[in-house]
This record gives sequence, structure tokens and C-alpha cells, in this order.
Amino acid sequence: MKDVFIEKLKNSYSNTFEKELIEEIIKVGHFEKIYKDKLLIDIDDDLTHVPIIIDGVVKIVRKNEEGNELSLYYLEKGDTCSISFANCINRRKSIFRGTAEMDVEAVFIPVEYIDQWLVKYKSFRHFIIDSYHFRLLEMVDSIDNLAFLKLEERLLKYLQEKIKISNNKTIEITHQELALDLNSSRTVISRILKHLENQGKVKMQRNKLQVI
DNA sequence: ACATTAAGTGATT
DNA sequence: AATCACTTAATGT
Repeated sequence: MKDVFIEKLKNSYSNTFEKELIEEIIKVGHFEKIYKDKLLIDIDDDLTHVPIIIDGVVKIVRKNEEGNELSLYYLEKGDTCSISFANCINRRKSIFRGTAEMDVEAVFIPVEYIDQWLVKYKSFRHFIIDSYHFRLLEMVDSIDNLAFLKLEERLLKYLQEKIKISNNKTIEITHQELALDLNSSRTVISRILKHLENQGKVKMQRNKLQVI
């Protein structure tokens, strides 16, 4: 099992990381498979490890006191939760929730290595800074969407994003779940979907959606 | 056949 | 665009 992980890690990261760094990752990281819908990290959790994603997709969600949710972005192969790095260095708690959108394979690095790797490995520094940059861009994109797009457009974007990461035009989701992710209400989502269906942009079945 | 859950609708704010 | 109150339809047992 672990050998398969190591193979995949090498395949995905040998261009990004130095050989020695990969060796260190294999030595100190624990490899884990997280099944769909399982929680990786919750808001206020202590960050003891930093995940490096080898396969699968993680959904990052923000939640407020009233339990309102908003999905922010996805992490895929080659990504890491760069936000968690700052948290590691100054020992803060997580500000996001991450769940497995689909089965995820990841290596978890104990935080104590992060600091020294940043100093020791150029590739690691670049990886982190790149990742930060990318995440920032995605956040700005999220803010733009929130501020400037109507719910109908946001919903469409959400669906497109979703089919992109899953490579499947059919999405298994209820109107209720969509409403949660977009911080809206079920009835409104139902109406908008009806509208999109009339325009021929989607097709609806119970618990399922087909994007055209 | 019945209960449960998802989705649709009209009125109101 | 949200909420309420209610209906209708699909699904599991």
C-alpha cells in the first residue's frame, strides 16, 4: 500500500522537489487515504500536520457562527493547503474546513519539519510561495464572484467547477446541498435550476444534475 | 402501502 | 433573493 503511495508521490512531485526532499518526505510523512466526504480538517482544529495532496480533491469551506457555509476553492493533486503553513509557523488554528470531495491520497508532514525544509530546500520554498500565490488568486476570484455575480451565475460557475474536477457531466447533489455551499436557500436554488433547465443548460433528475 | 426525503409553487417581505 | 407554508413526486422499507 505504502509503496503505491510512494510511487505516486514520485510521479507527481519529482519535477517539483529535489530528490533529497522527496526522500525526507517519504521518511517522516505518513501516507493516508481519506475517503469521500470525510473531514480532513475543521475550523479551530490545531494544525499538527501539513497535507500534500497526491490524488483526489479537497473542498475548502468557510463557516460562520450561525453555521452558514460558503465553499471557497478546491485543492487537487499537486496542491497543498498553503494557508496551513502560516498556521504551522505561528501555531494558529485552522480558519477553514476541508473535506474530501472525492477519495483523497495525501502525505501528512509533521509541522516541525516545515520550518527547516523552508530553509534547506529551495524547491520547497518555491512550492509554498507558489501555492500561496495561487490560493490568493482563487480567493480574489471568489470575492469577485460574490460581489459581482448574480446567484444564477454563481451557481453556473459552481457547477462548471464541479464537473471540471470530477471529469463528469453528471453531478450527484441535492438542491439543498447546493444551497448550503452557495449560502442560499433550497427554494431559490430550485427555481434557478428550473430556469437553467428551461434554457437548456442543465437537466435535472432527483439527486442528480446534468450540465450541458 | 406507508413514511421519508427531494423538489415545485404561490404569496409575502 | 429569502422565507413560509404547503403540494407533489420519487424513493426506501
